[in-house]
Amino acid sequence: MTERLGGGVAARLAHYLQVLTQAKKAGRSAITSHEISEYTHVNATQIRRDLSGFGTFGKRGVGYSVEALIGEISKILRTAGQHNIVLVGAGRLGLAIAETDVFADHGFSIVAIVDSDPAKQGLPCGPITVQSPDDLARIVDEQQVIVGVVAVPASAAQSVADDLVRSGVRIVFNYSGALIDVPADVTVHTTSPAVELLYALYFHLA
Amino acid sequence: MTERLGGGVAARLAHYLQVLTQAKKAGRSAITSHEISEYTHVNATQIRRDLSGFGTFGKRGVGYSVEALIGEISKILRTAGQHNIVLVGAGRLGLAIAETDVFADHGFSIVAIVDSDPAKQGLPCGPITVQSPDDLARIVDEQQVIVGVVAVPASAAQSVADDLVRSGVRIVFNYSGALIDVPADVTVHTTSPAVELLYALYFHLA
DNA sequence: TAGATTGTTAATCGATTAACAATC
DNA sequence: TAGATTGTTAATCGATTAACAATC
Repeated sequence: MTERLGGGVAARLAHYLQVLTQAKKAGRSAITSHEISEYTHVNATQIRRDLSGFGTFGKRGVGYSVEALIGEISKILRTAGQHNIVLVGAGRLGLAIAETDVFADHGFSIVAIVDSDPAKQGLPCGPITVQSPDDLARIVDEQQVIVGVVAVPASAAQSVADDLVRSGVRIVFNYSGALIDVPADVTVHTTSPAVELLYALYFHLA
Repeated sequence: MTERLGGGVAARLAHYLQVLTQAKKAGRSAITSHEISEYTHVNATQIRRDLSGFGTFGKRGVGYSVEALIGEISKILRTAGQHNIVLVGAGRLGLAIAETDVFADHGFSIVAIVDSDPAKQGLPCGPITVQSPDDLARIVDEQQVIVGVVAVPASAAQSVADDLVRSGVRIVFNYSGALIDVPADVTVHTTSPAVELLYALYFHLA
Protein backbone atom coordinates (compact mmCIF):
# COMPACT_ATOMS: atom_id res chain seq x y z
CA MET A 1 0.00 0.00 0.00
CA THR A 2 3.04 2.27 0.21
CA GLU A 3 3.39 2.22 -3.56
CA ARG A 4 1.93 5.03 -5.60
CA LEU A 5 -1.43 4.48 -7.28
CA GLY A 6 -1.92 4.91 -11.03
CA GLY A 7 -3.59 8.14 -12.10
CA GLY A 8 -6.78 6.40 -13.20
CA VAL A 9 -7.36 4.56 -9.93
CA ALA A 10 -6.58 7.61 -7.79
CA ALA A 11 -9.02 9.76 -9.78
CA ARG A 12 -11.77 7.18 -9.45
CA LEU A 13 -11.20 6.69 -5.73
CA ALA A 14 -11.46 10.46 -5.19
CA HIS A 15 -14.73 10.42 -7.09
CA TYR A 16 -16.11 7.54 -5.00
CA LEU A 17 -15.12 9.45 -1.87
CA GLN A 18 -17.11 12.48 -3.02
CA VAL A 19 -20.22 10.38 -3.65
CA LEU A 20 -19.87 8.56 -0.33
CA THR A 21 -19.49 11.85 1.54
CA GLN A 22 -22.68 13.17 -0.04
CA ALA A 23 -24.48 9.89 0.63
CA LYS A 24 -23.47 10.13 4.29
CA LYS A 25 -24.80 13.69 4.49
CA ALA A 26 -28.05 12.42 2.99
CA GLY A 27 -28.30 9.90 5.81
CA ARG A 28 -27.43 6.75 3.86
CA SER A 29 -25.65 4.03 5.80
CA ALA A 30 -25.09 1.51 2.99
CA ILE A 31 -24.59 1.78 -0.77
CA THR A 32 -24.09 -0.68 -3.65
CA SER A 33 -21.53 -0.57 -6.43
CA HIS A 34 -24.41 0.00 -8.85
CA GLU A 35 -25.51 3.12 -7.02
CA ILE A 36 -21.97 4.51 -6.93
CA SER A 37 -21.84 3.71 -10.64
CA GLU A 38 -24.98 5.77 -11.34
CA TYR A 39 -23.53 8.81 -9.65
CA THR A 40 -19.96 8.54 -10.95
CA HIS A 41 -20.61 7.01 -14.39
CA VAL A 42 -17.87 4.51 -13.60
CA ASN A 43 -18.64 0.88 -14.44
CA ALA A 44 -19.86 -1.06 -11.37
CA THR A 45 -17.48 -3.97 -11.96
CA GLN A 46 -14.60 -1.53 -12.15
CA ILE A 47 -15.65 0.00 -8.82
CA ARG A 48 -15.72 -3.38 -7.12
CA ARG A 49 -12.34 -4.28 -8.55
CA ASP A 50 -10.82 -0.94 -7.52
CA LEU A 51 -11.98 -1.50 -3.96
CA SER A 52 -11.25 -5.21 -3.65
CA GLY A 53 -7.63 -4.50 -4.55
CA PHE A 54 -7.21 -2.95 -1.10
CA GLY A 55 -9.27 -5.30 1.04
CA THR A 56 -12.73 -6.84 1.29
CA PHE A 57 -14.86 -3.89 2.26
CA GLY A 58 -18.25 -5.02 0.97
CA LYS A 59 -20.93 -7.39 2.22
CA ARG A 60 -22.41 -9.70 -0.45
CA GLY A 61 -26.11 -9.19 -0.90
CA VAL A 62 -25.93 -5.84 0.91
CA GLY A 63 -23.30 -3.47 -0.45
CA TYR A 64 -20.76 -1.26 1.28
CA SER A 65 -20.99 0.59 4.58
CA VAL A 66 -20.84 4.27 3.63
CA GLU A 67 -19.03 5.31 6.77
CA ALA A 68 -16.49 2.47 6.71
CA LEU A 69 -15.74 2.98 3.02
CA ILE A 70 -15.10 6.70 3.51
CA GLY A 71 -12.51 5.75 6.12
CA GLU A 72 -10.84 3.14 3.91
CA ILE A 73 -10.58 5.39 0.84
CA SER A 74 -9.31 8.31 2.93
CA LYS A 75 -6.59 6.01 4.22
CA ILE A 76 -5.69 4.82 0.70
CA LEU A 77 -5.53 8.38 -0.67
CA ARG A 78 -3.79 9.61 2.51
CA THR A 79 -6.06 12.66 2.46
CA ALA A 80 -7.37 12.35 5.96
CA GLY A 81 -6.43 15.36 8.04
CA GLN A 82 -6.59 19.07 7.52
CA HIS A 83 -5.40 20.95 4.42
CA ASN A 84 -5.34 24.71 4.09
CA ILE A 85 -6.54 26.81 1.16
CA VAL A 86 -6.12 30.48 0.32
CA LEU A 87 -8.77 32.04 -1.90
CA VAL A 88 -7.98 34.96 -4.20
CA GLY A 89 -10.89 37.16 -5.25
CA ALA A 90 -13.67 38.43 -2.98
CA GLY A 91 -16.17 39.08 -5.77
CA ARG A 92 -19.41 37.17 -6.20
CA LEU A 93 -17.67 34.00 -7.29
CA GLY A 94 -15.09 34.04 -4.51
CA LEU A 95 -17.67 34.66 -1.81
CA ALA A 96 -19.93 31.96 -3.26
CA ILE A 97 -17.06 29.46 -3.08
CA ALA A 98 -16.21 30.51 0.47
CA GLU A 99 -19.84 29.98 1.43
CA THR A 100 -20.22 26.38 0.22
CA ASP A 101 -18.87 23.36 2.03
CA VAL A 102 -17.70 21.41 -1.02
CA PHE A 103 -14.16 21.89 0.24
CA ALA A 104 -14.86 21.69 3.95
CA ASP A 105 -16.57 18.32 3.42
CA HIS A 106 -13.19 16.83 2.58
CA GLY A 107 -11.10 18.51 5.24
CA PHE A 108 -10.04 21.52 3.18
CA SER A 109 -10.21 24.74 5.14
CA ILE A 110 -10.22 28.21 3.57
CA VAL A 111 -7.92 30.01 5.98
CA ALA A 112 -7.65 33.32 4.11
CA ILE A 113 -9.32 35.40 1.40
CA VAL A 114 -7.41 38.12 -0.40
CA ASP A 115 -8.50 40.78 -2.89
CA SER A 116 -6.53 43.55 -4.55
CA ASP A 117 -9.46 45.97 -4.21
CA PRO A 118 -8.76 48.06 -1.06
CA ALA A 119 -12.51 48.65 -0.68
CA LYS A 120 -12.98 44.93 -0.03
CA GLN A 121 -10.06 44.48 2.38
CA GLY A 122 -11.23 44.23 5.96
CA LEU A 123 -14.70 43.06 5.04
CA PRO A 124 -15.83 40.03 7.05
CA CYS A 125 -16.52 36.73 5.31
CA GLY A 126 -17.59 34.02 7.70
CA PRO A 127 -14.98 33.71 10.44
CA ILE A 128 -12.25 35.59 8.49
CA THR A 129 -11.76 38.98 6.86
CA VAL A 130 -10.54 39.89 3.39
CA GLN A 131 -6.82 40.67 3.29
CA SER A 132 -4.40 42.29 0.83
CA PRO A 133 -2.52 40.19 -1.77
CA ASP A 134 0.64 41.62 -0.23
CA ASP A 135 0.06 39.28 2.69
CA LEU A 136 -0.02 36.15 0.50
CA ALA A 137 3.54 34.95 1.11
CA ARG A 138 3.19 35.38 4.86
CA ILE A 139 -0.20 33.61 4.94
CA VAL A 140 1.04 30.66 2.88
CA ASP A 141 4.10 30.30 5.06
CA GLU A 142 2.44 30.73 8.46
CA GLN A 143 -0.62 28.61 7.75
CA GLN A 144 1.15 26.00 5.62
CA VAL A 145 -1.18 26.56 2.69
CA ILE A 146 -0.70 24.21 -0.28
CA VAL A 147 -3.75 25.08 -2.39
CA GLY A 148 -4.55 28.45 -3.96
CA VAL A 149 -7.98 29.07 -5.49
CA VAL A 150 -8.21 31.64 -8.30
CA ALA A 151 -11.62 33.33 -8.34
CA VAL A 152 -10.85 36.48 -10.32
CA PRO A 153 -11.74 37.59 -13.87
CA ALA A 154 -9.88 35.81 -16.69
CA SER A 155 -7.79 38.89 -17.41
CA ALA A 156 -6.20 38.80 -13.94
CA ALA A 157 -5.86 35.02 -13.61
CA GLN A 158 -2.27 34.55 -14.82
CA SER A 159 -0.92 37.31 -12.63
CA VAL A 160 -2.76 35.94 -9.58
CA ALA A 161 -1.42 32.46 -10.33
CA ASP A 162 2.11 33.88 -10.53
CA ASP A 163 1.65 35.52 -7.12
CA LEU A 164 0.36 32.27 -5.64
CA VAL A 165 3.25 30.24 -7.02
CA ARG A 166 5.77 32.80 -5.78
CA SER A 167 4.18 32.61 -2.37
CA GLY A 168 4.77 28.87 -2.20
CA VAL A 169 1.42 27.34 -3.20
CA ARG A 170 1.81 23.91 -4.86
CA ILE A 171 -1.67 23.38 -6.31
CA VAL A 172 -3.58 26.09 -8.19
CA PHE A 173 -7.30 25.71 -8.60
CA ASN A 174 -8.49 28.00 -11.36
CA TYR A 175 -12.14 29.06 -11.60
CA SER A 176 -11.50 31.84 -14.12
CA GLY A 177 -11.65 29.69 -17.24
CA ALA A 178 -8.49 31.36 -18.59
CA LEU A 179 -5.48 29.26 -19.58
CA ILE A 180 -2.75 29.52 -16.98
CA ASP A 181 0.93 28.59 -17.15
CA VAL A 182 2.83 27.49 -14.06
CA PRO A 183 6.22 25.85 -13.35
CA ALA A 184 6.39 22.08 -13.88
CA ASP A 185 6.40 21.31 -10.14
CA VAL A 186 3.07 23.07 -9.58
CA THR A 187 -0.28 21.51 -10.50
CA VAL A 188 -3.06 23.59 -12.08
CA HIS A 189 -6.64 22.53 -12.40
CA THR A 190 -8.98 24.71 -14.44
CA THR A 191 -12.67 24.12 -13.87
CA SER A 192 -14.62 24.04 -17.13
CA PRO A 193 -18.31 23.31 -16.67
CA ALA A 194 -18.98 24.07 -20.33
CA VAL A 195 -16.99 20.98 -21.31
CA GLU A 196 -19.43 18.70 -19.54
CA LEU A 197 -22.32 20.58 -21.02
CA LEU A 198 -21.00 20.27 -24.57
CA TYR A 199 -20.49 16.57 -23.97
CA ALA A 200 -24.00 16.01 -22.58
CA LEU A 201 -25.47 18.06 -25.40
CA TYR A 202 -23.76 15.99 -28.07
CA PHE A 203 -25.50 12.84 -26.91
CA HIS A 204 -28.85 14.55 -26.56
CA LEU A 205 -28.76 15.99 -30.04
CA ALA A 206 -27.43 12.80 -31.65
CA MET B 1 -19.41 11.49 -39.87
CA THR B 2 -23.07 10.80 -39.25
CA GLU B 3 -22.23 7.96 -36.88
CA ARG B 4 -22.18 8.61 -33.19
CA LEU B 5 -18.83 9.19 -31.51
CA GLY B 6 -17.63 7.07 -28.60
CA GLY B 7 -17.92 8.66 -25.18
CA GLY B 8 -14.17 9.02 -24.76
CA VAL B 9 -13.60 10.83 -28.05
CA ALA B 10 -16.58 13.16 -27.55
CA ALA B 11 -15.40 14.12 -24.05
CA ARG B 12 -11.90 14.85 -25.29
CA LEU B 13 -13.11 16.89 -28.26
CA ALA B 14 -15.24 19.02 -25.93
CA HIS B 15 -12.20 19.59 -23.77
CA TYR B 16 -10.05 20.63 -26.76
CA LEU B 17 -12.81 23.02 -27.78
CA GLN B 18 -12.73 24.67 -24.36
CA VAL B 19 -8.96 25.14 -24.52
CA LEU B 20 -9.11 26.48 -28.09
CA THR B 21 -11.83 28.95 -27.15
CA GLN B 22 -9.73 30.27 -24.29
CA ALA B 23 -6.64 30.39 -26.50
CA LYS B 24 -8.56 32.45 -29.03
CA LYS B 25 -9.68 34.87 -26.32
CA ALA B 26 -6.05 35.17 -25.27
CA GLY B 27 -5.20 36.22 -28.83
CA ARG B 28 -3.48 33.01 -29.96
CA SER B 29 -3.81 32.16 -33.66
CA ALA B 30 -1.96 28.80 -33.70
CA ILE B 31 -1.44 26.04 -31.16
CA THR B 32 0.44 22.71 -31.11
CA SER B 33 -0.80 19.33 -29.92
CA HIS B 34 1.75 19.57 -27.11
CA GLU B 35 0.26 22.80 -25.84
CA ILE B 36 -3.26 21.40 -25.94
CA SER B 37 -1.86 18.41 -24.07
CA GLU B 38 -0.46 20.62 -21.30
CA TYR B 39 -3.82 22.24 -20.71
CA THR B 40 -6.01 19.15 -21.05
CA HIS B 41 -3.64 16.49 -19.64
CA VAL B 42 -4.51 14.39 -22.68
CA ASN B 43 -1.59 12.70 -24.43
CA ALA B 44 -0.39 14.72 -27.46
CA THR B 45 -0.35 11.70 -29.77
CA GLN B 46 -3.91 10.94 -28.75
CA ILE B 47 -4.95 14.50 -29.60
CA ARG B 48 -3.40 14.29 -33.06
CA ARG B 49 -5.05 10.95 -33.69
CA ASP B 50 -8.44 12.19 -32.46
CA LEU B 51 -8.24 15.10 -34.88
CA SER B 52 -6.74 13.30 -37.87
CA GLY B 53 -9.64 10.87 -37.81
CA PHE B 54 -11.86 13.69 -39.14
CA GLY B 55 -9.52 15.37 -41.60
CA THR B 56 -6.07 16.90 -41.87
CA PHE B 57 -6.44 20.06 -39.84
CA GLY B 58 -2.81 20.65 -38.82
CA LYS B 59 0.26 22.08 -40.55
CA ARG B 60 3.46 20.11 -39.96
CA GLY B 61 6.14 22.17 -38.26
CA VAL B 62 3.54 24.74 -37.18
CA GLY B 63 0.55 23.26 -35.38
CA TYR B 64 -3.16 23.94 -35.72
CA SER B 65 -5.02 27.14 -36.55
CA VAL B 66 -7.00 27.96 -33.40
CA GLU B 67 -9.87 29.53 -35.28
CA ALA B 68 -10.15 26.80 -37.93
CA LEU B 69 -9.97 24.01 -35.35
CA ILE B 70 -12.75 25.58 -33.28
CA GLY B 71 -14.91 25.46 -36.39
CA GLU B 72 -14.04 21.86 -37.20
CA ILE B 73 -14.68 20.53 -33.69
CA SER B 74 -17.93 22.49 -33.40
CA LYS B 75 -19.03 20.82 -36.62
CA ILE B 76 -18.05 17.35 -35.37
CA LEU B 77 -19.84 17.82 -32.03
CA ARG B 78 -22.78 19.54 -33.78
CA THR B 79 -22.81 22.12 -30.99
CA ALA B 80 -22.59 25.19 -33.16
CA GLY B 81 -25.67 27.33 -32.72
CA GLN B 82 -27.55 28.63 -29.76
CA HIS B 83 -28.67 26.60 -26.74
CA ASN B 84 -30.82 27.92 -23.92
CA ILE B 85 -30.30 27.49 -20.19
CA VAL B 86 -32.52 28.21 -17.22
CA LEU B 87 -30.78 28.89 -13.92
CA VAL B 88 -32.43 28.08 -10.59
CA GLY B 89 -31.19 29.99 -7.57
CA ALA B 90 -30.45 33.71 -7.38
CA GLY B 91 -28.13 33.50 -4.37
CA ARG B 92 -24.44 34.29 -4.50
CA LEU B 93 -23.61 31.17 -6.47
CA GLY B 94 -26.39 31.61 -9.02
CA LEU B 95 -25.54 35.24 -9.64
CA ALA B 96 -21.84 34.40 -9.90
CA ILE B 97 -22.63 31.79 -12.57
CA ALA B 98 -24.88 34.22 -14.44
CA GLU B 99 -22.09 36.76 -14.41
CA THR B 100 -19.35 34.60 -15.98
CA ASP B 101 -19.13 33.81 -19.65
CA VAL B 102 -18.04 30.17 -19.34
CA PHE B 103 -21.36 29.19 -20.84
CA ALA B 104 -21.77 32.09 -23.24
CA ASP B 105 -18.35 31.28 -24.74
CA HIS B 106 -19.82 28.11 -26.18
CA GLY B 107 -23.14 29.45 -27.36
CA PHE B 108 -25.12 28.67 -24.21
CA SER B 109 -27.43 31.50 -23.22
CA ILE B 110 -28.99 31.89 -19.78
CA VAL B 111 -32.48 32.99 -20.78
CA ALA B 112 -34.07 32.94 -17.32
CA ILE B 113 -33.25 32.91 -13.62
CA VAL B 114 -35.79 31.73 -11.07
CA ASP B 115 -35.79 31.75 -7.27
CA SER B 116 -38.44 30.65 -4.80
CA ASP B 117 -37.70 33.61 -2.52
CA PRO B 118 -40.34 36.27 -3.35
CA ALA B 119 -37.93 38.97 -2.15
CA LYS B 120 -35.58 38.10 -5.02
CA GLN B 121 -38.22 37.89 -7.75
CA GLY B 122 -38.22 40.93 -9.98
CA LEU B 123 -34.62 41.82 -9.20
CA PRO B 124 -32.57 42.57 -12.31
CA CYS B 125 -29.64 40.35 -13.24
CA GLY B 126 -27.93 41.50 -16.39
CA PRO B 127 -30.50 41.74 -19.17
CA ILE B 128 -33.13 39.62 -17.37
CA THR B 129 -35.01 39.65 -14.06
CA VAL B 130 -35.50 36.91 -11.47
CA GLN B 131 -38.78 35.01 -11.91
CA SER B 132 -40.84 32.58 -9.86
CA PRO B 133 -40.31 28.79 -10.11
CA ASP B 134 -44.01 28.64 -11.03
CA ASP B 135 -43.02 30.00 -14.43
CA LEU B 136 -40.52 27.19 -15.13
CA ALA B 137 -42.71 25.04 -17.38
CA ARG B 138 -43.76 28.02 -19.46
CA ILE B 139 -40.18 29.30 -19.79
CA VAL B 140 -38.81 25.90 -20.80
CA ASP B 141 -41.54 25.48 -23.36
CA GLU B 142 -41.51 28.97 -24.86
CA GLN B 143 -37.73 29.36 -25.00
CA GLN B 144 -36.95 25.75 -25.90
CA VAL B 145 -34.67 25.31 -22.90
CA ILE B 146 -32.82 21.99 -22.70
CA VAL B 147 -30.41 22.66 -19.83
CA GLY B 148 -31.33 23.47 -16.23
CA VAL B 149 -28.64 24.68 -13.81
CA VAL B 150 -29.16 23.96 -10.11
CA ALA B 151 -27.54 26.64 -7.94
CA VAL B 152 -29.39 26.15 -4.66
CA PRO B 153 -28.36 24.68 -1.28
CA ALA B 154 -27.93 20.88 -1.19
CA SER B 155 -31.10 20.47 0.84
CA ALA B 156 -33.26 21.91 -1.97
CA ALA B 157 -31.40 20.33 -4.91
CA GLN B 158 -33.52 17.21 -5.45
CA SER B 159 -36.78 19.11 -5.37
CA VAL B 160 -35.46 21.71 -7.81
CA ALA B 161 -34.23 18.93 -10.11
CA ASP B 162 -37.70 17.35 -9.98
CA ASP B 163 -39.26 20.68 -10.98
CA LEU B 164 -36.83 21.07 -13.85
CA VAL B 165 -37.46 17.57 -15.17
CA ARG B 166 -41.22 18.03 -14.91
CA SER B 167 -40.86 21.25 -16.86
CA GLY B 168 -39.17 19.44 -19.73
CA VAL B 169 -35.46 20.06 -19.18
CA ARG B 170 -33.27 17.22 -20.57
CA ILE B 171 -29.91 18.02 -18.99
CA VAL B 172 -29.49 18.98 -15.33
CA PHE B 173 -26.32 20.70 -14.26
CA ASN B 174 -25.96 20.46 -10.51
CA TYR B 175 -23.73 22.86 -8.59
CA SER B 176 -25.13 21.92 -5.18
CA GLY B 177 -22.87 18.93 -4.56
CA ALA B 178 -25.86 16.87 -3.41
CA LEU B 179 -26.65 13.53 -5.05
CA ILE B 180 -29.61 13.85 -7.37
CA ASP B 181 -31.84 11.20 -8.94
CA VAL B 182 -33.53 11.76 -12.28
CA PRO B 183 -35.36 9.59 -14.83
CA ALA B 184 -33.16 7.52 -17.16
CA ASP B 185 -33.77 9.77 -20.16
CA VAL B 186 -32.42 12.85 -18.37
CA THR B 187 -28.68 13.50 -17.90
CA VAL B 188 -27.33 14.91 -14.64
CA HIS B 189 -23.89 16.32 -14.15
CA THR B 190 -22.81 17.20 -10.62
CA THR B 191 -19.80 19.49 -10.35
CA SER B 192 -17.35 18.34 -7.70
CA PRO B 193 -14.25 20.49 -7.49
CA ALA B 194 -13.14 18.67 -4.35
CA VAL B 195 -12.58 15.51 -6.40
CA GLU B 196 -9.89 17.19 -8.46
CA LEU B 197 -8.36 18.65 -5.35
CA LEU B 198 -8.19 15.28 -3.59
CA TYR B 199 -6.59 13.83 -6.69
CA ALA B 200 -3.98 16.60 -7.00
CA LEU B 201 -3.26 16.38 -3.30
CA TYR B 202 -2.59 12.66 -3.45
CA PHE B 203 0.23 13.13 -5.91
CA HIS B 204 1.69 16.04 -4.01
CA LEU B 205 1.77 14.18 -0.72
CA ALA B 206 3.08 10.95 -2.23
C1' DT C 1 -34.38 -20.83 1.29
C1' DA C 2 -34.49 -17.16 -2.21
C1' DG C 3 -32.85 -12.83 -3.77
C1' DA C 4 -29.27 -9.72 -4.12
C1' DT C 5 -24.66 -8.22 -4.46
C1' DT C 6 -19.82 -8.88 -3.95
C1' DG C 7 -15.32 -10.57 -5.57
C1' DT C 8 -12.94 -12.42 -9.49
C1' DT C 9 -11.90 -14.32 -13.99
C1' DA C 10 -11.48 -14.06 -19.05
C1' DA C 11 -12.23 -11.62 -23.40
C1' DT C 12 -12.68 -7.29 -25.74
C1' DC C 13 -12.07 -2.73 -26.38
C1' DG C 14 -9.95 1.76 -26.13
C1' DA C 15 -5.97 4.72 -24.46
C1' DT C 16 -1.21 5.40 -23.97
C1' DT C 17 3.36 5.38 -25.35
C1' DA C 18 7.41 5.25 -28.39
C1' DA C 19 9.11 5.79 -32.73
C1' DC C 20 9.56 7.85 -37.13
C1' DA C 21 8.67 9.16 -41.92
C1' DA C 22 6.37 13.03 -44.16
C1' DT C 23 6.31 17.84 -44.71
C1' DC C 24 5.63 22.62 -43.41
C1' DT D 1 18.45 23.68 -45.57
C1' DA D 2 17.46 22.83 -40.64
C1' DG D 3 14.19 22.58 -37.06
C1' DA D 4 9.77 21.55 -35.64
C1' DT D 5 5.48 19.28 -35.67
C1' DT D 6 2.02 16.53 -37.80
C1' DG D 7 0.03 12.06 -39.19
C1' DT D 8 0.42 7.20 -38.54
C1' DT D 9 2.00 2.66 -37.16
C1' DA D 10 2.93 -1.00 -33.76
C1' DA D 11 3.33 -2.56 -28.97
C1' DT D 12 1.83 -2.05 -24.29
C1' DC D 13 -1.10 -0.95 -20.87
C1' DG D 14 -5.40 -0.09 -18.51
C1' DA D 15 -10.62 0.02 -18.73
C1' DT D 16 -14.78 -2.12 -19.90
C1' DT D 17 -17.85 -5.75 -20.30
C1' DA D 18 -20.01 -10.26 -19.55
C1' DA D 19 -20.40 -14.05 -16.78
C1' DC D 20 -20.70 -16.47 -12.56
C1' DA D 21 -19.44 -18.73 -8.22
C1' DA D 22 -19.33 -17.30 -3.41
C1' DT D 23 -21.92 -15.60 0.29
C1' DC D 24 -24.57 -12.27 2.90
